[in-house]
Amino acid sequence: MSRPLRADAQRNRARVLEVAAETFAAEGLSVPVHEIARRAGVGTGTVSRHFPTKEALFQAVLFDRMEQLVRRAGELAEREEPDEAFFGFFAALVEAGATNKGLVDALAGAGFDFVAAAQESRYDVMGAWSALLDAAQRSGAVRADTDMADVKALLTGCVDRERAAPDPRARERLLSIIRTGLRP
Amino acid sequence: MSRPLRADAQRNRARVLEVAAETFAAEGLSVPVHEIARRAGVGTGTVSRHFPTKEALFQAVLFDRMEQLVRRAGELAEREEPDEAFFGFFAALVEAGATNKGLVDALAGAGFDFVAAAQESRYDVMGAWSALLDAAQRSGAVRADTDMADVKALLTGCVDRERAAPDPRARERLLSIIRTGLRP
DNA sequence: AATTAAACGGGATGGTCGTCCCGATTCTAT
DNA sequence: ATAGAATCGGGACGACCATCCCGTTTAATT
Repeated sequence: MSRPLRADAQRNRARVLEVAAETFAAEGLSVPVHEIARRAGVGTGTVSRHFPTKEALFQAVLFDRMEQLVRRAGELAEREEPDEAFFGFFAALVEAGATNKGLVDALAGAGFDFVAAAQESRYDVMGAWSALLDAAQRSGAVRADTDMADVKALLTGCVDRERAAPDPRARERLLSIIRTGLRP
Repeated sequence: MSRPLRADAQRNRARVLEVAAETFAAEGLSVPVHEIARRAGVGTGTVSRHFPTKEALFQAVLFDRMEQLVRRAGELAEREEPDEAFFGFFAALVEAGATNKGLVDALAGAGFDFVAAAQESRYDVMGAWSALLDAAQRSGAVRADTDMADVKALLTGCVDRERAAPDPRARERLLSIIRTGLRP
């Protein structure tokens, strides 16, 4: 065990994390680390001390968001009917993807291999969603011959659509197309 | 008008173009120009003389493929029923995307702005497809309240799916989901 | 065969970015 | 208040890559 961080170090770490989250969400993984340091008002050394590599920084940001999503999936699973839970989470993921370019980049594999890192169940978004899909299929709300790969493909499309030109009505329409297509 | 290229220059140009097509298709836009030169067995100077920038090289490769696709759309339009023509072209685009990472990168906007360059009708893949969509909607095969953005989103998903793990049966299944969803 | 202009190769150049390092600074415990 | 250690800032370094340049080679023409 290491001693606690010094007060200023804690402040800086938190600030870097916050700025990194905003920046990755807005501009994706391609933003330079120097730029994040600049926006956070710290030197690049400070960033790289707290987060030895860019991947580590991104992972710290990403896992936070993924944890929230897994929690959301759990809530939906116990509060809603299987049909509502599954498609509700679908919509939540579209939302998350639309407002978080870093997440999309990671999903698209443009950068780091975040999938391997997400073994722990508390970060396993796709695992949680898979459970919702299972329940929806057992309840007869979704055709039985689909799998997560299909569903992920449809999600990818929606996210791209939403990023290109956010439009609530278009989103609803696309979701309704997908709901219809996935029904038995 | 300039005089014709010297014989060796013509050979080299053709060879570079061929190697670039293969390489971009297999590995996407991120492959270095030096690497393409190396594989073609020429110096980097030779590549950059024929194609002043990487974008120019990629565009030369890409437009070739796009022209083929537009021709294909035309054939489908006159030979098939509107329903078959539209979904047949959908399948052709999935196929093209699955075997051509460069095309996908370009569509995803990861690189150059190829859309602006594709004003000429002979390269306007989306325009040609849009005509097929129109016809399919008029014939009642596709619900009337969708547009190219929806359809493009669904395509994006299929292409990603196919690139991740090519599987003819999965492709069929996903296409059938989408067909069902798009019906009125 | 000799001439000359076109084309070639690949090293040089300039720019970007991630990571590391070190002298200067600031916090904390006494 | 002061020593000592933790932390900071931002420049240095190295890797990578697109583009340009120039001495050398080769094709076309007579």
